[in-house]
Amino acid sequence: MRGKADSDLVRRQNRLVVLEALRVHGPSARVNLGRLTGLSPATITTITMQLIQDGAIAECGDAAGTPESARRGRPTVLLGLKADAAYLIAIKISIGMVEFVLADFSGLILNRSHVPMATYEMEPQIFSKRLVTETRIFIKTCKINLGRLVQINVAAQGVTDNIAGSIAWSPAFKLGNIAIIGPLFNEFGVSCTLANDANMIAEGLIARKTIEPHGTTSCVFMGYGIGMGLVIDGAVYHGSSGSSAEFGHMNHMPNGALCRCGRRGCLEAYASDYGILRSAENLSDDTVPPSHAVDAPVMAALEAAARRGDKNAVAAFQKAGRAIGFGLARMIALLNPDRIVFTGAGTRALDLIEPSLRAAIDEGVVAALRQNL
Amino acid sequence: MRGKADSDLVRRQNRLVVLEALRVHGPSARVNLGRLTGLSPATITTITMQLIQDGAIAECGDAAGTPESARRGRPTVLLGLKADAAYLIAIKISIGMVEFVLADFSGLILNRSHVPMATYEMEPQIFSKRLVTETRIFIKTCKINLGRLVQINVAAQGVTDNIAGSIAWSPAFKLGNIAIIGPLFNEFGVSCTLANDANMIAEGLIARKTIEPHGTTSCVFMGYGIGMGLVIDGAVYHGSSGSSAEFGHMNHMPNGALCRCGRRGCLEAYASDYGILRSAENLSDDTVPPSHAVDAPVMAALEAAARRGDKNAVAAFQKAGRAIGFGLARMIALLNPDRIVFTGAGTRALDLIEPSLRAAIDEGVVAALRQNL
DNA sequence: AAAATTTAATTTGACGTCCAAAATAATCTT
DNA sequence: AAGATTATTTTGGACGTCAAATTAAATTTT
Repeated sequence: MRGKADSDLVRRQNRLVVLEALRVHGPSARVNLGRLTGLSPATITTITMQLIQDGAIAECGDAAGTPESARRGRPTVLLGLKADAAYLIAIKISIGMVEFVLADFSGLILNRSHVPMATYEMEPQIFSKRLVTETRIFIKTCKINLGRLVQINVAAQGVTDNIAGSIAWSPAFKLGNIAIIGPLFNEFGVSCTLANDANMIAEGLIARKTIEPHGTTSCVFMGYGIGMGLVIDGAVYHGSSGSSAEFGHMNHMPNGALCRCGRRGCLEAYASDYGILRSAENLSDDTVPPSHAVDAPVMAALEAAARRGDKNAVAAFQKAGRAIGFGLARMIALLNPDRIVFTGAGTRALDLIEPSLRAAIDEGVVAALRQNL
Repeated sequence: MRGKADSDLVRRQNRLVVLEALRVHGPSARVNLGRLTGLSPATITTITMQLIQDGAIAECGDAAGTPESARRGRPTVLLGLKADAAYLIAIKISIGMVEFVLADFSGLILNRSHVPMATYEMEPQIFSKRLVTETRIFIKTCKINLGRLVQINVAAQGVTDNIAGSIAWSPAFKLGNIAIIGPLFNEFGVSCTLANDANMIAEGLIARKTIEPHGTTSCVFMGYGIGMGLVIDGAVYHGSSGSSAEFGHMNHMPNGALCRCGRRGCLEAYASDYGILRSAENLSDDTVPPSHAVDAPVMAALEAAARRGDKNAVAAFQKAGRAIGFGLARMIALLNPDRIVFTGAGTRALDLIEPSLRAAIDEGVVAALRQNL
């Protein structure tokens, strides 16, 4: 139960609804905003007047692309989000690389930067400092009004801890507990967030409308690791620490194959690049995984071998499919989702994986629970 | 993003807030409602006046229990939910038994009825008809104004299907696909819901405030089966078909022990009453589980034996703990919950189960993911 | 016993939001 | 140039909340 409502709440809510409509639909005329939001023309006039005054939106020329047929009467005036109303920086931390992106209020990406960095060997404190420095450098190259920077969002491989604002454990680092939020906030004084990278992929798929906003969607990321984003009623589920759906490190077999995280039996140890490669090469399950990602050509060669019928390669992909299938079966039993979406480089081998994956789901979960899946 | 807001929404919301405050806090004076809801005294007067006129609430005498110290000034007038404003029937379907409860608008339970019934052998259509008949009989014994009946809520063991409004599979029935919502709605014409029983236990714990309304709580039910209710931000998560968190039939071991549901390796096959009993008696994992619940004295004897140090009994409980522990480890990896709550008759043996359960969680999930658990 | 005090509840007047309907604006059609 | 058409703004009214003033009903003080 949310709290009480008053006219202030009404105003905030309806302004948000209008901004949301502009963000989703792109520049629109006032009449159209009325249709999109369900608000009356009078109200739209009032609200847009205020938003223009606040500098959040602006008129952006007459409707250029209106079809001939509709070119009668007073022409529409398009309104759009004012690009320079606010800026946002997104940072992605993965092994060996930190990436920066600058976006404006209209959602346009203005600038990108890739900074190679030997993350794996770095001390946590050194990395935290370096991250702040690189962010400052990136901002300098952007030449934006720093006062308009409103948010910094960080996505990282591995297990994040929202409460501490740090990366608790990540395959990108030898050591854990790397402070992220604190150093950034102290330096830039704007709202900062930290989240798991797979969750952010799910966020992106929502924005692109690949994921329907109703019900539960499980979005599986296959690649250098195995990740998952859970989307419940249109919002990414983050759990208590921002690292929900650590699908890759969900246990598959008690006391099973050795995983990059040091535990045994994780799904990743069977189904990620290195896991598949390890079984294809008939190496022992105890073989210590490499700290770096497997090169794409190596995986491509393995896929080719499997498609040629190489027994070891075929068996390795089957083993991966079975592991993912049982993982999904367990997820289905818990969450009874409406949809599962597969994404990531690993989906190139989906044809090799799918039969055993489906068989494992059949074997692992009551049919009644996936009637609507 | 919810839709637009207007004064209508404000009114509905604030009326709900007032009713909610009365439901949670019991009868309260108007001043107190103001404090509870954050609404001004003037507004409270307006809202309560309308609610009284609508017959939803009523004045219920002066504050009898006010402490001496506060007995100055104009005395308060208590307002309370009007009991006969609406009635609700709750039905629980389990093996061999259908239970009925009648509650009034104030939340008071007015009537109960237990109807033994040989559910397991019944044909689905026969059961559906019988359910309607028994509901009609129950209502007759209640002597309430049928026009005031607003809802019928059904909880059932097993996998429900909200879209079809039926029980898809349940240990209480030999056959599946038992229509529930349709027949009840056709007969009584009121809103009917169907949900998994473990989810309803979680709902009850929310109402009793055993479960905090923030974050994610996993509520494990241990007994004749193993169930789970997931509470996310104060609301029970139902999944696509109303049967989320089928924890008992989440796979533990691929190709493992035979389960009541006919599959292999379900958690229940290791950790429910019959699973524990089966391992204690050194029966094969292929032994077909009984269709009825294990008698309480039998389980009590087994617990006693384990506490005396009987090796088979101890091992059986340890095996159960390990299975539940790995199940929870997998759940933690997926959902990163804030809390886990254990409930049900099986918790009487928690001392026997806990050590292996904790060990399995340690073994099965990255420590970083349960820092805040 | 009457006046003063205290606390509860209601009434009054103002403010803010939305909406319907009327008015105005800017184009195209005839 | 007048009429038609569509977009936007203006006007007046409805509804909901709130602050402040008023009324109500008790206890305490004089």
